[in-house]
Amino acid sequence: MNRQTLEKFYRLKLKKPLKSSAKRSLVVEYFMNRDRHFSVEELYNEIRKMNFKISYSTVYRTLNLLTKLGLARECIFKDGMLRFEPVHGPKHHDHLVCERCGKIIEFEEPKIEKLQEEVARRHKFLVDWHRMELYGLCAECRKKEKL
Amino acid sequence: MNRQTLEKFYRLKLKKPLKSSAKRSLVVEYFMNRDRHFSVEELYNEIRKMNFKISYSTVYRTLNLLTKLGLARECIFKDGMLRFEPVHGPKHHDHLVCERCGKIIEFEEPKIEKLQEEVARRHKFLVDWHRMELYGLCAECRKKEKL
DNA sequence: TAAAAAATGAAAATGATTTTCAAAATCAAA
DNA sequence: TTTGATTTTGAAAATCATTTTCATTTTTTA
Repeated sequence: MNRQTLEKFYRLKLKKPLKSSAKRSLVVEYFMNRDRHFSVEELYNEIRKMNFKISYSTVYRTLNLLTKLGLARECIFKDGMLRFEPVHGPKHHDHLVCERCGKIIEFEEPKIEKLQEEVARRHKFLVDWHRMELYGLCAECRKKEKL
Repeated sequence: MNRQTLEKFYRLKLKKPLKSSAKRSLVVEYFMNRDRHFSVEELYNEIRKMNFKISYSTVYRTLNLLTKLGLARECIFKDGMLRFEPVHGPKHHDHLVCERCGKIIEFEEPKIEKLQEEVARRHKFLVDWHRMELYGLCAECRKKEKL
């Protein structure tokens, strides 16, 4: 998604003008290159490392904007810290989180999604989003555990 | 669980002495009467409403203590705020969260748990805890929506 | 009962996120 | 284009839930 597309999209969705901005484009560009969840700090550091001057305010602001537009999604794990992930179409994935090394593995399990829908129906609940996280030890940390 | 049991348990588990304390017992007592997740503020207010003088520090400290002992469990929903729930044996439940009215409904679905175990096995992952939350509109809010 | 250790509350510290505000950048339109 | 209006920006301040500090009080132990 390029700058013009984003601006058009924004105008349509939020019915407010949006001025073109190099800084925001920078954040959007780096955001688009991500395919997994990331912390704000991670994105901020990545942009900084490339020698672009930018502030946390702008990174937060842009990510919140992308979330309002439905292009990003917040995901808060057990540590309570805000993370974002790009929304690629309707396919949803869940997470395995290693409590020792912090590694996060994504997975999909359509059979679980089916059962979730069933639970929702049972409660007459209309689900628009869900999350599922399994916390424990990853394969590597289990190996180390045994030594 | 009474005061002595808690203290014995604590000594065994954390190998440190624990002095008896009326304030802590108060928090433990009110905690034990809960059977669902609650925010720290809720518990604090409940105790205050009964005309007991207590500080947030003590409430937080006691809940953290109970968590270390495995009697309470933290659960952080999408709003990022810390909540606790009592751990009643090994049975785990998941949540339906209404994004309009904030209501939280608990449910259990053993078939989902089975599938989760399968996913974990596939990734050679050892799960010790999980959470699953479905966000959307509850039955009542859907009705209102339609009016 | 005295000395040692732990618990308490108030206030300060923390740390992630948001807001404020003055200056800079962008846009619209004359 | 220049003007004037509006938006964006970054730095610093504000926020807000949670944790820590520390002086005081309470409990325990000897």
